[in-house]
Amino acid sequence: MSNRYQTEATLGRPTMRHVAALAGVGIKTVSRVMNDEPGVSESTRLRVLEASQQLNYQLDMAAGSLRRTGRQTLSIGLLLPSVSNPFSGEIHRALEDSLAERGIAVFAASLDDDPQREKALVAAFLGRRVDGLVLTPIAKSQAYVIPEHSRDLPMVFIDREPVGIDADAVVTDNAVGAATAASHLLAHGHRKLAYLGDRTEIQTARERRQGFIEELGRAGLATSAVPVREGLHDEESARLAARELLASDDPPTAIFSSQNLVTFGVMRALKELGASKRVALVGFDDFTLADMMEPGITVIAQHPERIGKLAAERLVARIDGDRIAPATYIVPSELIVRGSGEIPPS
Amino acid sequence: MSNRYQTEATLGRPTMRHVAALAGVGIKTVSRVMNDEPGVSESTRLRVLEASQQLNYQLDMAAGSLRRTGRQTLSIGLLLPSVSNPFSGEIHRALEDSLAERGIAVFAASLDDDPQREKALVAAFLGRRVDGLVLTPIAKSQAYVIPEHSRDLPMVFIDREPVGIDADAVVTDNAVGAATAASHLLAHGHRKLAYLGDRTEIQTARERRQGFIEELGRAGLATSAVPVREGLHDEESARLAARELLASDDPPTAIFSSQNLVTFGVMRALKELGASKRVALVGFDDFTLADMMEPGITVIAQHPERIGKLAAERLVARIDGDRIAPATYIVPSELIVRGSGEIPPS
DNA sequence: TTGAAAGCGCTAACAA
DNA sequence: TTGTTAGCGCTTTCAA
Repeated sequence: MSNRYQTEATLGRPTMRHVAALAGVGIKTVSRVMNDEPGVSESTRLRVLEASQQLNYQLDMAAGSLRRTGRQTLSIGLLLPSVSNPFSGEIHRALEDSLAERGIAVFAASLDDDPQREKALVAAFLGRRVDGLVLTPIAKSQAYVIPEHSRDLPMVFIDREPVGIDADAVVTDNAVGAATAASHLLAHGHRKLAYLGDRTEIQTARERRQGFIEELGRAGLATSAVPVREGLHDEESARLAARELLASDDPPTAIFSSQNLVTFGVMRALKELGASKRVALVGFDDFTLADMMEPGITVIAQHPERIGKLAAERLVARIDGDRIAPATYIVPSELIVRGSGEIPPS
Repeated sequence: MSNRYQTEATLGRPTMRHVAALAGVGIKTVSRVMNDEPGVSESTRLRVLEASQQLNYQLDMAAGSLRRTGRQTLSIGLLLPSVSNPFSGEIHRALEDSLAERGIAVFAASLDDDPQREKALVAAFLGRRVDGLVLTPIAKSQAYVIPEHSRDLPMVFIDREPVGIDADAVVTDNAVGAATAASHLLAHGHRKLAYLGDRTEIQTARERRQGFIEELGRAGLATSAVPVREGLHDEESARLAARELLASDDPPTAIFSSQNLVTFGVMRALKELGASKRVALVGFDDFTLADMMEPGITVIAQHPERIGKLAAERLVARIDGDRIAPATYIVPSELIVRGSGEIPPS
């Protein structure tokens, strides 16, 4: 009876059988205790607990979820542009905070603008049987996850809406935010405005450009005459584009930049030309030390922490069986006035 | 014979048995194909592959690792101060890049300076049977992981050395970096220097203070007379401490700040007092836009990407069975000259 | 309140 | 080259 289970000390990780043997109970009783299930007398419970502590026993979640109804692994996959990107970091953090309450752990991975990687990483997550997916889509289409989505794998897209699949999404009001930037600059008297933006393959970049340009049109400006410089994906290309623009015959008196790195490039160009206090600038995306610049940089701030929190809420709702129709949730951006956007036209 | 396995379409996820049934082969043959094992004829392999694609089959890694020798899950746990902290983000990214080559996925979680959380998160990782752990220690002692470490769970500590356990660590040369800051300021003629630092419970903060002060002592300064303000954990407390220091009877002509947020607070105080170009400043940790400040901020830069890469290398070596004695690996910091640290004493 | 037996999806060991 | 059987550590089911 007592040597049903291996009793001697093991080098490997102890299992429930080891604990059961040490406590002198059946394996199912150990399972009940470890999972806080009812139906165990207090004295038995204590004996099991003591044995498990003595052996430093740790429940194997993976083995458990293999048999458990629902088969949840209490882990999700998160796909970000890059875990080293501060915007992504904020989203990640907000998600983590919301999911930690449920004991859900997060696999995080970086896409690096590589559509191939997107599919490979999703496959890697699926192979690990995640309970849900939070994805920043980058590939042309997300139709490849339709099979999983149909099998009810919870899925929330963030930052950009997915293409080719009808699923939940949480995004910033890019066009509205960009239009706010435009009307802010217009209100300060500018009539010669320029747009500097990221690559046009990026949906959010297109939305921001469109929102900006359309607002100028609504104000009666000839939108075809608005200088638009796109395809800027790093600081240096933005710096060069801004310099070129500012050196032209009819330079803009105000610039709107669609993204952090572009904003940095423009700031650098303005500084080099000694024009920081003469040319107005509004950037999309807030950043650390924006208020410490000279002048402070006026921005359209996104709220990554709200995006992350909302995405977590939607995901958890789906995990809990919510079957309402997929929807896109919009997180408003916010104009933060700091000086650079309030410079009048020269 | 043909109805050994369930053949009809299933709503749930398909298993190897479904693929085997569809391809008309045994389950082990499917296993061989999915794992790229030899001993399968090309024609069989193709049939299996086709069946698996048709069913959208995905290997269940967790189930596999339950039985597989070595029982690896191809996932590791990463504990960071916060995933939203840019320094942590860089480390995370470097780790991810190194581990992705091996198909290892990363569970990331944030500590938030909470020693309780450290233990809980490690337990959560262990319950998910990670193949290794990369940890930023924050609790007073890491002796609680000794059982796992003894069972050969690979483990690398980063940023700070662990206490109460002899394990691999990858850290910055904090004292040397701080001493470099001191000698740099001394070389520029300063004799009245001040130290503003983080909470003394943090090992790295203590090392930086010690390195800085000792270097001043080596140069013949009365170290007991050097103003030291510690316990600064955010921008605001640092700003106030700096203001107070600069308003004293005998204000310092140079300041060394031990950490990013402290540096920001000092920068703010200097700006408020119009002293940015009069008082020298060297900060520990590099940050975005440091070169865009007026003057640019001279820093002792850490190399998070190197820390992450080295940690990944050590972890993978341990996973592959490396048994050499645990050691601490030091990543040198680097002085980056930008202007604020080269201001002469007034 | 307790536990024995079956089986989750897979791989190891071995047989054909 | 292929397949069968056992069993990884756990939860479910059901009986005691």
